[in-house]
Amino acid sequence: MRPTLQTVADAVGVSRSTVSNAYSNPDQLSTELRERIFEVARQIGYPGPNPAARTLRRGRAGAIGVLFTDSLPYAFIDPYAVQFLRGISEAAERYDSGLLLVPLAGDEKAGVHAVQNAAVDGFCVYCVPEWHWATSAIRARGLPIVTSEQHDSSRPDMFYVGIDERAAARAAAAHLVALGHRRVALLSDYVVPERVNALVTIASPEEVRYYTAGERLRGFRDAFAEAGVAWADISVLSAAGNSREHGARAAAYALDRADRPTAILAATDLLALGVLDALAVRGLRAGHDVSVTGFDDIADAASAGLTTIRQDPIERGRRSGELLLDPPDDPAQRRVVLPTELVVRASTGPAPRS
Amino acid sequence: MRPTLQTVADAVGVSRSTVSNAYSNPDQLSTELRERIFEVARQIGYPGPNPAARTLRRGRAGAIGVLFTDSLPYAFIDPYAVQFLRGISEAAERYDSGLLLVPLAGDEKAGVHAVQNAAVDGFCVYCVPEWHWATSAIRARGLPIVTSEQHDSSRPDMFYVGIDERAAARAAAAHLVALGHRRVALLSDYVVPERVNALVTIASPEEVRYYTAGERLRGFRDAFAEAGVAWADISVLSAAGNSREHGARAAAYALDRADRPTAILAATDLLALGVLDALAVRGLRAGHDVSVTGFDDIADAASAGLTTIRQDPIERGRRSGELLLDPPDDPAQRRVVLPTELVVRASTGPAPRS
DNA sequence: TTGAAAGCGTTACCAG
DNA sequence: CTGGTAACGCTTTCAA
Repeated sequence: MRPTLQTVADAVGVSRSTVSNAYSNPDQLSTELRERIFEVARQIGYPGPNPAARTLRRGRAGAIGVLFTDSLPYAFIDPYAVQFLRGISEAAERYDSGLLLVPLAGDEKAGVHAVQNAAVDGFCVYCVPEWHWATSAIRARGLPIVTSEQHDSSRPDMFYVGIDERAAARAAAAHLVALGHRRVALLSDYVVPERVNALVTIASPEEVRYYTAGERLRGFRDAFAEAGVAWADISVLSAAGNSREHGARAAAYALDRADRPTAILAATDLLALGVLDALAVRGLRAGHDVSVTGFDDIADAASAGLTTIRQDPIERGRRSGELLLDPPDDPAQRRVVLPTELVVRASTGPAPRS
Repeated sequence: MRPTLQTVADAVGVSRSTVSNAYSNPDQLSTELRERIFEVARQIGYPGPNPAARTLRRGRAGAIGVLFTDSLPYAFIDPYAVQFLRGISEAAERYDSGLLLVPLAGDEKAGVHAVQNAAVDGFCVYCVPEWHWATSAIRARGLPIVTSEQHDSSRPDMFYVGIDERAAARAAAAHLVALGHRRVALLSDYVVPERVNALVTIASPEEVRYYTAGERLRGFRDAFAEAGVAWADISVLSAAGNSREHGARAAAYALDRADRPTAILAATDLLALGVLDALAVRGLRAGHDVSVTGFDDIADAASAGLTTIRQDPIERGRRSGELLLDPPDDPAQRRVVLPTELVVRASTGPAPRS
């Protein structure tokens, strides 16, 4: 039989509570007794308090959950996600907390089960909109959530760490406007419900259901509208997923047309790098024949000479974790908006005169 | 008061077991009753079975633990570690299991506590030697471990997924031997107990306490010994950590000497890339003035033209996860040795005649 | 400083 | 298919 607290207590000749205190409240007993208890525990092979029992009794798990809309491995594929996790892990480590990555794979039923089964004290969600069933599943458990999406800000259990998506996107677009670009294409995933690489028609950015994609499109639109370019005259490309490959494939729908745009604004660096790949294949020069902007400023952006919007995913993760592990009393502090910055590199240049 | 199984049972007018079965053993009751139970649960706001209670009762956590000797954020800094985690996460997702990253930060006491507190069914450890206290802490809990290090193979609770470190390192060294290199330096972290960048003296690779570092040094030695180069004539560089920066700094101790080696063999790609940085700073040409080899074949190795040993971290992670989540009955299958391959690129070339 | 008692919320077993 | 009983292993009053 596996030894328990009781076994140790019996062997030492004290009560359960005393052994429990030895582990969890060292100042409640004499040092000698404590040492004696540990000594006996070692001899018997007692592994220390059972985590599940402890969590059950205490009502605290000592771990924070992390949730991705995409499959779990995506967390380690997208460089932005990796940095975000790195930030969370810094916070977790500081608060002696674990990090539980919860698989949302498969259908809704399996995902809800995964959320319900997670022994955690709260969730950091990544790219999970408020209307997503995962959000409801977490709320049903009464656990706090840190999100970077739009949400009902009156809820005391939802924290926010994000950036001004719209203003940041607008800055990228304004940069291109200043360079004289008027015939442009926007490229993003999650603009339409289907996961396809295609040229799509969207009445307005308002109809995009995903927050981040919608906001960035809105920001792009704002800047061009100000320059007199109507939304209807802007091409929108849908990417089937956030990867270089999808970016390259989706870009083809704009690059191979007669009225090729002079600039392509991508919603992420990964997609933008794909556009650069597509340009290279066609013998087109980035920043010359076609200008390209990204978003995030991941590590590869610099070496690729990509003009982009810089944000700090590590800081974002760190603040998210801190909010969850040490919630400030002041509601105003539960909303963190981080700065962004336009980084101009070689992938953008004056619009070619046609 | 928060609703529990009991609350729901009372409201529906059935027993606890029936409600429990509705969630965990759907085939134990009629579909209508099941639906009715869920309906009532939703109305009451019952969040589903409490994970801690379930784990306690079932004796299964539904998560696997991951442990790094280094700090938690390291998992997201080292590109090899990221890929390894990606592999584990693929396995976890397939088995509907979570992934708990356990912080080993700070001192031994805190680390042991973290291990004891982790609600998991087993551990994948990364760079944790068998003699490390973390190993004992896991064993004390009676949980299975997957390691990639040397270990007591008679233990039924230790699984192994790794590569033939020594043979792989030997292949890299043999390649340099064939190119005529005889005055060489080896570069690795964990060769001495201190975390320093320095030229160190090691009587033989056998005295290196860390398995991976030791094996790779042994492999290097083997190949050069065969070519008549004595261990005493080989410089050993210690890196304070596994990063480009440390690699570059440690390399300085060989590159700035009068009897500069014609080749540097690094124990990881990250260190090797640092060596390339150090060469560039000095105006030396890799593969010409000084040859460099790495180990792992991370993504950046290809673009840097680094000759290296390729191994597949994703596969390694995947197999590790599978072993833990679905242990084969046959003990022979609990030991997986994955293949490696020498990839020759531009960073190695014939030894310059001096 | 110690100990007795009362759960924490669930699931396994077994008889009906 | 249903329901009672008995754990699972611990922490937390509160009184001694």
